Amino acid sequence: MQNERRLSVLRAIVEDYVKTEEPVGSKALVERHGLGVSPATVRNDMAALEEEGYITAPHTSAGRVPTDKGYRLFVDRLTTVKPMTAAEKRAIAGFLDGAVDLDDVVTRSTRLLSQLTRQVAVVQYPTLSRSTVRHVELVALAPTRLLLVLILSTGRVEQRLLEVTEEVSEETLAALRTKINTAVSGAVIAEAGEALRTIAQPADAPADAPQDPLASAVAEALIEAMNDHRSDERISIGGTSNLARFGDSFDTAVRPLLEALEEHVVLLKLMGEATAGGLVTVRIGAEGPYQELSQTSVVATGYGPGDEALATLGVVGPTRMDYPGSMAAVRAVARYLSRILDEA
Amino acid sequence: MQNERRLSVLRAIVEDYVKTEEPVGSKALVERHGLGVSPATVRNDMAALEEEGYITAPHTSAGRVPTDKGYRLFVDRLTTVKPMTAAEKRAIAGFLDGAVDLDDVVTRSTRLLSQLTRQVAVVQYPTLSRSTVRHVELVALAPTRLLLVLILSTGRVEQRLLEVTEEVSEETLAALRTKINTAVSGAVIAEAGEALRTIAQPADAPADAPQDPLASAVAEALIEAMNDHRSDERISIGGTSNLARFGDSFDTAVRPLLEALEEHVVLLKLMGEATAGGLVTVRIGAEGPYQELSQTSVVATGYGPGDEALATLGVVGPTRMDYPGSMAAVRAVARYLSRILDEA
DNA sequence: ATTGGCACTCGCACGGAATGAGTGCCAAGC
DNA sequence: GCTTGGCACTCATTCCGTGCGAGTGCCAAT
Repeated sequence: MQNERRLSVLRAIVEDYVKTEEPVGSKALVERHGLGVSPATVRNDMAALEEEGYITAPHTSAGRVPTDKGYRLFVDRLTTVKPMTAAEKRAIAGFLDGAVDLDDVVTRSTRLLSQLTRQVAVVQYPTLSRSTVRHVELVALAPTRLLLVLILSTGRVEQRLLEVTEEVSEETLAALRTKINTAVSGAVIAEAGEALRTIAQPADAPADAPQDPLASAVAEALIEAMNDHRSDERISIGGTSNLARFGDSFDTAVRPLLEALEEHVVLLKLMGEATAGGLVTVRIGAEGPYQELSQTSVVATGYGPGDEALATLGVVGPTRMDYPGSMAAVRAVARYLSRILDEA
Repeated sequence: MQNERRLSVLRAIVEDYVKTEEPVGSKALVERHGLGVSPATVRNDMAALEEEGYITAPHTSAGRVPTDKGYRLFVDRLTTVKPMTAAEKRAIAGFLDGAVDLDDVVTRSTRLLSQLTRQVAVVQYPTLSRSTVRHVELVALAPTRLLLVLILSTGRVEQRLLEVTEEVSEETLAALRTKINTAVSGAVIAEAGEALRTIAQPADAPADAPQDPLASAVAEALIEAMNDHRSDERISIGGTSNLARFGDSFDTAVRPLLEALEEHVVLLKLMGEATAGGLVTVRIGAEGPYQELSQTSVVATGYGPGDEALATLGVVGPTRMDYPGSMAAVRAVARYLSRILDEA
């Protein structure tokens, strides 16, 4: 048995189906693709493929449609990620280079990705957890009201308002600012918390020493800001209007997806763990954790400075999507995005 | 002619149609609403209303549907905005009070509004232009790289990265920081620019004096940040999945709307000028500036501290929407939001 | 193993008839 | 002069029944 040809047939079916959105029959297949065999032969192969669960016929007298398993095989073994053309690369670079700050970078990436793939694009903001503290700024907005600004290595800026009970002099504040910055500058988030606690209650002080209320309040707020996982969930979404091309199956496919897009927690879970090193994850239909989304696939990858995956980015769309194209686009955007974060 | 009753009939038609999403006939009308007259009478009224363009029949043997003009009359004259119930008020307050910063307030408002109205909610971030400068912070990230942080009275924080050609000492920076803050603290954006320019090139200095390159670069960047209208366009969108209830007319209604939601500029224009003082604007179908959106209506209002409309917020949905409910919700959320900004 | 031939299966598009909600109009009633 | 019951009429929608054709599965031949 020519296993080789069977795979070609599967590949051809996937490609045709993605393009035409219609079940593909044996005759059309041999015409469109240059398989040098007759329809009958292809039919035999198709029967075998169906037997093994890679394709299925929506009804007796229709062509075949790939199953999730079929897409899976296609993605795993039949795909050579086509690199972006030079023109596309230039477009990406030009599009992202104009960004003025982190927010803008993320927004532009989202838009870019959705345009490249004509799918819904999702870009997670760089996560706090592994980033390092670059600077902490304390600003007295009013005598008893402080603004804490936390600047991280990713360029992210977190802010917190803090009411204190007693008035704070500018000198006290300056001293505290210096102390804090000395302690936490350059530290990764996780360790910074430790250092902050020490400031609030120095280890060498007698255990019953009066705690410095200002320092501990500030430390508390900063630690909270660092641990605030709410901000880990910040996400940018774009290209929703591409869902319009779903056309059929509005209720079973589009609605659940729109709902998922609103639930950022769900969405993040859907995107999965960020993978580093240019690896692109593909999750096909029911492979995902939500059965309502059994008709949608996710193509995602991690990104971040220095090959470290700080956050995830990808596209979400129908299982019937252009996987090679999406994978290439996702990889390319992640790459440029990482490079930009490197520079920053 | 009982003009009074005719209006009741129109009101009844609108209410029924909004609820059932189906053309409403004379018989159903008299049954559902307690009009004390016979279907035949109602039919006469309907004929008159159709003559005047308030309602229309999709086809001969169907019921009537309100026209844009009909909705307009309904909104203008037949609506008494029902106040929120105490429970709803508590829910709103509870929902918004937990917010930690401006971003969070806006996000929560969006979600709240979309849940209350079951429509797509749009909330614009408070605009820069009328707000005042609270504080400017300069941080040296590296010897030749500065981070400028601009803190505004609305709680908004703008940041800019700035590369300078010469190394900057901590003292120089501190001096500049003090000078800038003295000059611009409390100033409204428009005036702050003037003050900054003076710092870069003092008026009392000889005209040919060497300009301070650091000061002028910083001033330049700050002015740019203040004038940056890109940030005026920041918008939060929520409740897109409510579009699923559009059901029919996907291509003519949902797709254009999804596209508009991606184009923030378009969206802002659609929302229109922010109206102050609790006034809610209703824009029905083709009244808006985009003909693709002839099937969508906008219910919006301005909000901001102290009855000053800094930004817009509202809902977008099908012309066939619950106007009284939406108006009440929009007004209530705007009110709470303004109050929160007042406090901050 | 491949191929041409052939009978068979169904989904779908098309057409006509039945259905029924809703209308417009008219003549009678209050 | 409104209002109302009656009645004929319209027309979108639904339901069948039919024919068509794409596509299949199997078989015998190569």
